[in-house]
Amino acid sequence: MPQTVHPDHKQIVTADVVLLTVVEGRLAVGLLTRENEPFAGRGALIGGYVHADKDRDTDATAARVLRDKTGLEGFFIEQLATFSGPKRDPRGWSISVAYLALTPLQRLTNVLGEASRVSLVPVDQARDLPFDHGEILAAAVGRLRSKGAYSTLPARLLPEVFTLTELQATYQIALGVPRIDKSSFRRKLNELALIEPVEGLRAETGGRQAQLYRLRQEISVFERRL
Amino acid sequence: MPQTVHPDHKQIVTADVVLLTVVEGRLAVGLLTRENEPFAGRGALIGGYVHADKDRDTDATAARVLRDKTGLEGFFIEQLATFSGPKRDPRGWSISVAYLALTPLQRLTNVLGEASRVSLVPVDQARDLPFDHGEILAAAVGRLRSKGAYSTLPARLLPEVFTLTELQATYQIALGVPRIDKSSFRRKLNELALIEPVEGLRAETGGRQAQLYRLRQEISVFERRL
DNA sequence: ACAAAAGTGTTGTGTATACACCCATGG
DNA sequence: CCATGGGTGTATACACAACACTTTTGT
Repeated sequence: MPQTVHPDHKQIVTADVVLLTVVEGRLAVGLLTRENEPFAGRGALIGGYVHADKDRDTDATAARVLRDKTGLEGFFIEQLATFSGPKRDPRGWSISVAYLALTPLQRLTNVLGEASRVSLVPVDQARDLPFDHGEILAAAVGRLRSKGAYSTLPARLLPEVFTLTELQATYQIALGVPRIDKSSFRRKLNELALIEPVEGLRAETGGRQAQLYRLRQEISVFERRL
Repeated sequence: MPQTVHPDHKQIVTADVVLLTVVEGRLAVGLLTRENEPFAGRGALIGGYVHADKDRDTDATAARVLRDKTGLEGFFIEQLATFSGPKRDPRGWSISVAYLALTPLQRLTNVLGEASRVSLVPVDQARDLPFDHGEILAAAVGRLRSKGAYSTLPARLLPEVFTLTELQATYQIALGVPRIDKSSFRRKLNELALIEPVEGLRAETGGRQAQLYRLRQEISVFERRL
């Protein structure tokens, strides 16, 4: 905490959100085409200045920025890390609090038309991002991979109600593993009481209809890995 | 990232370090007696303003602040989280990047005299800290507890060379568990190749002399828990 | 009846915990 | 030779991954 007089440098303080979802079986990141310099016309993470007068804290900044740019609210979002330095922004020394947000693709369908500035790019194709956004994206994917193994984070990539096969597929995509054993996966979900069945079945294509489930808690972290 | 014009609010940007060590078998935090208002005379986390002209990034701020206030360098340090809001500092809206630092007590002995402003307080007695430092301290202890279970973080509370009994005791303190099984603990250290013996033995009190060891890597993170 | 997808059971392999025991050293 | 702490072995229970098998639905 400050011991000396407040220095009169004007600092650039921003929040940047890595919005992740699943598109055609692959993890994808929401990018916003920049209107202003620097890097006008390029796709960048969804971010904006912290407004000390409006924002309760940087968490509120992140939520506000997401709302302003997508028109949607209620995303799952958590703080990731803070990035800073003189070179990450060509305008000078800057500091950015980065956030990880997850959403089902279904929520975004209205936002993705031709007119929209939001685009979804598979994370392994999102190279050469402006600023240090490549580094921030890598941190976000790393967080999802590591924390996803012992939490219900990946379920936030699905709608509230889902089948167990969908959930397993989502875990495989989020964690980047080729195959999770069906039987083990289900047994652990039950033992840890992570899910509960809801009324209704669903058949994706021909075949037996699947039971629908939802999470019992918004988010759970546990000891064992899935 | 910024889409609009840079707002002309002047933001208070600081770094705060939670310096942890072990004193008489308990986890303790290094506090600095504040010289200036607000909260002059009270013990607070070790922190200071980010200097955009001097600091490469906030990591450098944290390292510089630790060096300035303790006279020592080379601490283990990692970013924890960022805290912000209008009320955490009575002077107005502020943002602070918090860091976790670990050190063996031995390194601090010269810094702890009567003349020094640094004091070590057991973490469970450090109540009513100024600003939101209580919350930051809790986050730091939480990080040590959770990450310590599957990494060599707690070893940073010991000097470079240590006995296995010392290491086990340190893990127990850092993780807040009453008893780790001696045999299991040692077997895992070996299987994961985390440690290597160095020349020399040590006898703490009467009894057999203990082999000395050091870490094979600066810091390791692994799958299994200890 | 067959294909496709949902859902369950079983078995071997490995990892963890508890506990018992042996070893070296100082008084 | 006994107390103290260092160091090792083993048995039991538990968790995990692999795989085989049964059930339900659409065509």
